[in-house]
Amino acid sequence: MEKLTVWAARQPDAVGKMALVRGWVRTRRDSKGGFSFIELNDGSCQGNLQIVAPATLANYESDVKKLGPGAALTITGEVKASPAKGQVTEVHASAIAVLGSADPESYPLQKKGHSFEFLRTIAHLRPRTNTFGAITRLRSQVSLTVHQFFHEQGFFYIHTPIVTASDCEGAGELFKVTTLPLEGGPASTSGPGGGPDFSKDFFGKPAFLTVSGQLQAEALACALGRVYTFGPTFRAENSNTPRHLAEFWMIEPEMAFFDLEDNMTLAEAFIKRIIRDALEKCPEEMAFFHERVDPTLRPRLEAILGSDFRRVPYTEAVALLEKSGQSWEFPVGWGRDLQAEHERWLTEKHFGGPVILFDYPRTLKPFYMRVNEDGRTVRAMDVLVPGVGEIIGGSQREERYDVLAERMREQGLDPAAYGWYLDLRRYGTVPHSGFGLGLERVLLFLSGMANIRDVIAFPRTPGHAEF
RNA sequence: UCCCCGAUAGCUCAACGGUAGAGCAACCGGCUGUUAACCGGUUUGUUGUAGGUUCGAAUCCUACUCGGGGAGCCA
Repeated sequence: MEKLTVWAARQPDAVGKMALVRGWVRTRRDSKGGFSFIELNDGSCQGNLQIVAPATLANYESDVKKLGPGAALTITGEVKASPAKGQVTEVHASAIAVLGSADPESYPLQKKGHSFEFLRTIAHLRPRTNTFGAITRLRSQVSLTVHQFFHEQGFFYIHTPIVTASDCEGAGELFKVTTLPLEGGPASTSGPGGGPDFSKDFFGKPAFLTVSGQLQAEALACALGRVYTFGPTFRAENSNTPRHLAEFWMIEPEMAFFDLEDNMTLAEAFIKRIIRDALEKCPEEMAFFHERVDPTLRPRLEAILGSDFRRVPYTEAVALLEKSGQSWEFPVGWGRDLQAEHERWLTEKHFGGPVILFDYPRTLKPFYMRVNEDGRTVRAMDVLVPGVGEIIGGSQREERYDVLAERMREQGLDPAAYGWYLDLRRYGTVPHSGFGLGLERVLLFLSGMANIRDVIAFPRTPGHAEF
């Protein structure tokens, strides 16, 4: 007797084995020919295992005939080649035990499809659906690829803090972290101006959930060469869109001795590797997304694999937009930020493929991006892909102490508050670069799913921290 | 946060000023190596909440709540 996953029992070489399989019922079809068919899924793969349950089972009438979606079973039987189309193997059950029943009157998941909006209200049960099983397995594969890709390139996986006291990057609103009482306690009003007295707080100063591990990653890159973070990130921005989460997972590589061109080359190789691995390692999941979610998915991904990412300076992109003849909702002009409509036009209409825009006006970008020789632009880059828009943002970092301090002042920041960060430029400074990408954005792009709340198991968005 | 759209049976929707219906699910039965099985029958509602207009409101008006799309911010 061998314990087999559904995946293992579906393989042709499982035929002939006596097996023990466990899983949850997807559907049951009865045949008066003297048996029932049960579709069993245990999450190990996209497909179900067909169980043939003969009426001679002792509990056929009492248990098997009552099985509905969601019931958990243990089945012993022989794996045989299936005589019918639809599956290679099937298990002829000699015994079926119900581990946990699921009352069909109240179990919310049915055989038919459900809207994603409805499934979000039962996020604890939606992992049992085809779509969320596929997303979850794909998410796992992408995570594995991230680690493999960077390790093959000599990177070290580092862990930057979740709690940070540096309110520094202007990367959106931060969540406060405090042990001070919300009201009533003396420490909540005894600070300067009648506000909280943070000297009495846990960290002795205001603290927040991180919005990026970049600054700390720079410190480690300036010692270990190539590093990357991959962890949760928090934004308290009141963004209600299908592309934003309050808690998401971000991947941030940071490389010493990389200039912006090296950075672009790495970003392009990284994106392509993620696509290639998804297609090779998750073929059933990707086929499912192509068939059920987005019929343009496969050609779009394959086109990206086969293309060279166009590298276009911001200044040139603005000129293209200005003479495009399009009517824009938002104005186009040098010094203005590119809007989503502009980015989409560039990557989808004009170039028809991935585009890396770079050298943006210094006024549009944060203090840490390296100022170009022209003095007007900085070494920033955004990778745009069809269907999604911006998927990666990165830059070469400003390694010159004086320029960096000046840029801080220019943006209203006090260099004294960034002593440790400036130290990286004071002692042994080197050119370095990095970028960031959100895991959930990557999953949207890979799966063709439309809403970011459907590519993470338990999404956190404004007003929502259920489950 | 702003602009649109929506909320009716467990799910997806119809009824568009005259008193709520279909498909699916569920339940009962039939049939079949079936595979989103099929065929017949049965059950299911404070029409999101609170007000208002009206002889009469699911339907019109107001507010709120929730959901979706777009925008901003961004990853």
